[in-house]
Amino acid sequence: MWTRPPVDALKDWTPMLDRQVIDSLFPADLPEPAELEQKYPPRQLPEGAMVTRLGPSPTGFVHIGGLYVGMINKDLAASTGGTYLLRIEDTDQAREVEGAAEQFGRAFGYFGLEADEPEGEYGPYYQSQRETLYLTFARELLREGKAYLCFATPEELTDIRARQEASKAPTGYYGRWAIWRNATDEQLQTALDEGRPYVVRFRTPEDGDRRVSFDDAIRGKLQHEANRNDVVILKSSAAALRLPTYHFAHAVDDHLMRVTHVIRGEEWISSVPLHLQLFDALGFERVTYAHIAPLMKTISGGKRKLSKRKDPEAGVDFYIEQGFPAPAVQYYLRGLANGRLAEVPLEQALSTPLELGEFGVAGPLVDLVKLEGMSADYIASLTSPQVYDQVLIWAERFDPELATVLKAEKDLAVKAIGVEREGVENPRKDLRKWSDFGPQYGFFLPTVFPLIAGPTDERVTALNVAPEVVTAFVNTFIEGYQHLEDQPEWFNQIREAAAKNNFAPSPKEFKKNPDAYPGSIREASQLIRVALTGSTRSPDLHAIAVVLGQDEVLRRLRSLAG
RNA sequence: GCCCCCAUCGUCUAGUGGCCUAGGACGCCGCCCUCUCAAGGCGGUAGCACGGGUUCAAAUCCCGUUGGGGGUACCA
Repeated sequence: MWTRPPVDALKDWTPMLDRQVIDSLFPADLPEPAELEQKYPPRQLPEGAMVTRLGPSPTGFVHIGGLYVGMINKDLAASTGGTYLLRIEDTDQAREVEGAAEQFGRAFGYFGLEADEPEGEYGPYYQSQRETLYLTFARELLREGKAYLCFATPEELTDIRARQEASKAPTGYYGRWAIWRNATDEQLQTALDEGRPYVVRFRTPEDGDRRVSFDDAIRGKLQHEANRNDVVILKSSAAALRLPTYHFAHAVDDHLMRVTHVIRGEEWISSVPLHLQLFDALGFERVTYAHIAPLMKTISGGKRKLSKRKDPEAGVDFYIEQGFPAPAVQYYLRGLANGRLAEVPLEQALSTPLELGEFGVAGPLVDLVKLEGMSADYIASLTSPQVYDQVLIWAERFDPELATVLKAEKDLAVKAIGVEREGVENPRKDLRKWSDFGPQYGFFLPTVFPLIAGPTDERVTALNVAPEVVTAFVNTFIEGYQHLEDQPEWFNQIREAAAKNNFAPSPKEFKKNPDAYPGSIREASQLIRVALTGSTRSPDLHAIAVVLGQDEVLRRLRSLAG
């Protein structure tokens, strides 16, 4: 039975409830901390192994920054022989969104960020299922007087804040503003008897330093004002589930899961002093912190953090929908984390372990142009069948019509993708993402290609060649057409047909004397190009003709002739 | 308001007091090649945010200013 301390110890006296009263606030079968320490023992891991984690919130939106931090965590764990965990931080029931779990699965799966121990012994991995754990340690802190019950209402809290702002005092629940910190047993018991809802607050040590310094694995020594706030560690007793705040969950979870390195966004730096106090109060061994610079976006006149609401590229779904290959995105992100890797070939960049000490400390800009370039390089390194497979996978989800055609015309599609890709030294880089396939290669597929509707089709008239000349030229070409194997010989047919129809032999010649010709070999070639592809921009004409086959080539040419 | 983080070409960066007249990559611009585009080859543009110190010497160290980012919640 607890008794009041003698008078001379009063200045050290911490008001707290009788242990029995405290325990009655919690389930009777709650384990003791020691039992949990045993249940979740230190991991047996090689020297230097890092146990890391990502703690996403199920808000129905996976931020690219989350992917970035997750990738870093996973890489560090993997390269040191440690373990990477995924812990769903669902302690905010208000923000939770239906279907968020599948969203995670898709997003993290696409980029290979699955947890190393999805069903491991250190679970559960959803914070909403870890209530017992938080309660155990909250009760312990309460018993030791390191935490206390706070019955302040939201209105009182708002009022306190308003008064602090008015008097220019720092906002927060501390000192004379911490109205329940030194409440007497009687006050506490009365509130309890009245059934008023309460939260559990951390009793911030009074004897602590005014400033604290700590080591950050990326930034080195950091200094910060010590935390003075009696922050909430357990949310309202009125809720069905007694959930912890992020701070308390961080301490309890990362300790019990035996996480060694907490690698998270820079926005957490300000909370480290609190986290250190919490770890110390709980008697936990401190973890190593590393704070990652946030991903930014350029705006006119500066840069800002990527915003979920304003920037489509802030969400991971954007990259999946556009069809950016995962390795390309990983390559890009790794280059951002560690500039050295941005200048090294993809394969090497993906296999070189990240080093915390080499991380940049300034927030990098997400540069879509650069990503697209890297992605094009990556796709150019694949074989045609590989590209086909990936495009098909993408299309099945985002363009079912295209997927159907691709499946029906597999051989044609693979050959089309192979144009200027297979058997050449520098493969085309016209595919930056899977969604580029339709616009770039769709014309190869007869069922998709809209034929040119005669010489007055607007795709033709843009070339400024008189319709009757177009028809005459194309007919000449058709008449003598031979489906030749040899590229120069095949192309000569265009030259000859052009010459017969009085086209200038070179653009230069045409420019010198524009009234003497209907166009030059350039315009003539473009007519054939438009007939075959519908566009003035395409891969090599002969290569296209070979893939299309003689019949299809002639069909398209005839359609242009009108 | 208070506290914290950050600052080299447009972007990612190299740079740890003299090797810096600041290097590379991407982008951009130009030229070449050429039947278009893509690719490729060659060349070019462009930066130490500002102001004070310290020092024989500063992009590099210190202070300040400015700018950007973050925190200051029963959000994470």
